[in-house]
Amino acid sequence: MTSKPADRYHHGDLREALLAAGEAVLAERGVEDFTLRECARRAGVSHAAPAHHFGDAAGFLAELAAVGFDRLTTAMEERRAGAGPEPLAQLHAIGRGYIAFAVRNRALFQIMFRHDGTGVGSANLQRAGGAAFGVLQAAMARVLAAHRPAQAPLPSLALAWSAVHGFATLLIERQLDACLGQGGIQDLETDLGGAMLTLMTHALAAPPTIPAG
Amino acid sequence: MTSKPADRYHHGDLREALLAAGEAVLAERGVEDFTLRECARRAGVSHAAPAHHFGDAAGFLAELAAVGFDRLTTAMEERRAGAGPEPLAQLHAIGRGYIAFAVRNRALFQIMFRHDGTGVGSANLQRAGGAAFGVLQAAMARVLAAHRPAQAPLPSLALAWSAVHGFATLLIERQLDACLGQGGIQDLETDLGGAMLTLMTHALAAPPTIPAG
DNA sequence: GCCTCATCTAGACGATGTCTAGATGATAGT
DNA sequence: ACTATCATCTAGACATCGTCTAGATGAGGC
Repeated sequence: MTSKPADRYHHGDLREALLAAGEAVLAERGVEDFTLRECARRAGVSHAAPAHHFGDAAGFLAELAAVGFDRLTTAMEERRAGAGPEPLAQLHAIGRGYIAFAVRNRALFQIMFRHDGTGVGSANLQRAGGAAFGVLQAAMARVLAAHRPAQAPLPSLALAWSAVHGFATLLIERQLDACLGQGGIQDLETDLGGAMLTLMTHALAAPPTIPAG
Repeated sequence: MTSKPADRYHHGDLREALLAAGEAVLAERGVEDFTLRECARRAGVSHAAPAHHFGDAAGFLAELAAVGFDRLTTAMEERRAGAGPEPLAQLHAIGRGYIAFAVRNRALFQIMFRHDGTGVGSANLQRAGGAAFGVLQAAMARVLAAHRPAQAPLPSLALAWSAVHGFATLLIERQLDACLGQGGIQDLETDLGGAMLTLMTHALAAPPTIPAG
């Protein structure tokens, strides 16, 4: 897939080629069977070549995660742009984009939200993750400004993000198979995901009083 | 930690000893650095011993996940029992138990919801997972019976489970650090998690109409 | 045209998961 | 009590992995 420019000693654009190979390996083999050496093989370079560009495996995965966050940001923005002016509808659309991205990029989605343990990951990952978060945050700000200007944004943001992220996670980990129709994961456009999102967006526009806690 | 009974050739209860060792390794080293050989080392047996009891690494992790689900079920039931008779309060308490379990058993929680790819995992894992799901399902059934008897259970269940699971996941993956107070992950009893759960439980008792979709 | 240095290769090392053959001993049948 | 069976566990080998080191290559600045 990734073009290997003849057999020159210097690749020319090895970094990008490795990222592309990494994404392919991730999609085909999954996170468990992801391998640095396989990525190098696909890019047509030696097994130690990735180390020079990404340090180690964790650094490589961090850059792949950053690519994933950039894609997620784009996907969410596209859905939002096509959802009309109503803030609640835009938030709903963003949720759909988030879930659809997770389903279509399972392994990539998995590494995106995997905390390193070793610090905070690369600066690029932080930038990309922050940008994706910003889309959600801005959409929520518009919803609250239009429907509940007195509501503190953080709990609403936590609920929306958690619900969407949790649904996406449970979906790709096959935990919702028993709850889904026979269509399975594929027909997300009309099924459980939509109903869940509707219930959630409703919650954010309803009064915050609660019977008991 | 796990008692190694002298140096008898037959361990006597190697299966349980390996599970205990596995849980310890998981807690200390995390999922990434989890190793079959290290578990065998801690149990005082040869590196190939686990294979006879669990088949391969995936089988071992599946049994560990089953242990985790049993613990989660217990934790949720305990919280529910101490939350009084109101269904909504019980659901809220179950959510607290779910999140607290994830925080206190990060690595174990991570493998519990990791889909194998190779089939459905062990029968024991399916049993334990089903039992944990049953706690949530029953609590939701009581909430709907008391507050919204006409509401279809699946969307509400999906929202509640997704929100709780998503919040727990984002929390242990350090994605909510920017949203949390200076107390960080530890003070869950009064902070963002509680506010999010309140908003969620409220949504499940409110009318299901929604302005726009 | 030369020199510097980023880029990439080749090989080695320790560690891991899994396979195989064989050692051990608990247990059941007689 | 004796023995055979078979689950249990050991020891070693093998392919593969991530990472380290030394060295080869050649693009670009002077």
